[in-house]
Amino acid sequence: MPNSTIKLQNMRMKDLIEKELMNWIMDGRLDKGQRLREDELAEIFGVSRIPVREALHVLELKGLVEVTPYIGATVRQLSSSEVKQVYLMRCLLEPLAAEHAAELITKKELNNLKRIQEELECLCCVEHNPENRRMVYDKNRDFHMAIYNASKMDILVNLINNLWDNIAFLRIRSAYSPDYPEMMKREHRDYIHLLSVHDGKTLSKVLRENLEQHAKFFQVI
Amino acid sequence: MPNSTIKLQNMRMKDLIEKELMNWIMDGRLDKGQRLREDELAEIFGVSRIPVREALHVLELKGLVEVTPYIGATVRQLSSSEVKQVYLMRCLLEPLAAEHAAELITKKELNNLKRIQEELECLCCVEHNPENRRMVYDKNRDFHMAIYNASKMDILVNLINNLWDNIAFLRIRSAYSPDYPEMMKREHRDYIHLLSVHDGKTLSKVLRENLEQHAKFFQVI
DNA sequence: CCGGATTTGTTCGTATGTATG
DNA sequence: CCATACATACGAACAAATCCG
Repeated sequence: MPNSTIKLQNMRMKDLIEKELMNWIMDGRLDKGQRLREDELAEIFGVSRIPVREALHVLELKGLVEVTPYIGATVRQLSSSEVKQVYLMRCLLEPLAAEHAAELITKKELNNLKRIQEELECLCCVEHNPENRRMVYDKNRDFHMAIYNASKMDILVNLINNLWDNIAFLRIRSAYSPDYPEMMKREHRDYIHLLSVHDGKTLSKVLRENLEQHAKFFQVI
Repeated sequence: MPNSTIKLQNMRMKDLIEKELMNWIMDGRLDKGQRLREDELAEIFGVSRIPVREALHVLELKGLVEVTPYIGATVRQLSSSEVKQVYLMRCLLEPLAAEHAAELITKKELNNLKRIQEELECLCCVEHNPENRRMVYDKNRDFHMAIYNASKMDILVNLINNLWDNIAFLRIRSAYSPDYPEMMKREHRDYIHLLSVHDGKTLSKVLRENLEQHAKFFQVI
């Protein structure tokens, strides 16, 4: 009898359900305002209501679900004003993490970053279709988080992750411009270069400028 | 039969327990590393484990409690490196909120702010003792949040609130320098003036400088 | 390496609050 | 305004995982 391929140690139903619901929200299977009933989800996942309930409450605190006591839970997606706020925060926080990362990044972390970038470029070579769009999103996110994690500022990185979660639905669904992959590739190679020469000041400046550009793009949608 | 003095509408046990535990952590009744067992707390509060459990999970996401699956929950207090991170984030985020607040603040909100400041100065008149230290903290926090709320940037304000929660234990317990009340009074009057003339740029600059000062103070402790 | 004690994770049943007729 | 329907909030018991001897 073979063992399970996936190590479920310390993985509670609650966590699995949370991740699954997040996927559903991100890829559009659940739309804004969609009602999330505990019973219904419990039946779908084949568990009782409690782990569903806990997952919903976690997602509420993360800003992806709105829970009203005794009424119920609905999918929450940020309004355009709220998305703007998230971008303003990202423009301040991500350059901060990147600046520290440039000081502290190790050879090993830099190599890991280069490996992620190679994988990302592979994904971008093939045509952009809905199937690999999610993979590009995930890999791009890995790339950015690999930079921020090098700052060793765990609290800050955790917060940045939350901000990304909040706008994930937007970034995965919105149409990429045709030159998006090329632009991303150029930006990322800049980041890698600036990190390798430990130029935190320039990195933080470039990153902020790029983020401001991206923010503008999402504002017109 | 008289009605309850406190309106408990939409106030779940979970929320009450969460607030109470936060108070315990803030005023030092619970120390770092203190074990928080669900059934023990359930007995203390006279409820079942479920609301206690949910409160603990909320506090985990807010950064005040550490929960390890199948092991348990302990009180978490930020290390000095983590406190530093929080101050770096506050130095970026609070000036941002304040700048927008200066543009958008209404006469009514400004009057409310002045009223809070009067109450705060009253509290500061009497000698600083442990009993009113907490009240001074709360009122000062009300003052700052009244400013940030005027920005109407709810996501940002919520995040700032979380940051304050994370370092509350430090600010309430640490010794005030004798001239702290006078310094705070001066700073606050500056803020009120700059808000009333809608000078967001200067406000954000002054606020950041003050925050950097405060950060230095807590770093030596 | 294994078994008991302990604590959390989950299930199911009941109570309570909300909204609609 | 009250009754009913519905979904969540809570309580008690069982199952699973961890730790220690």
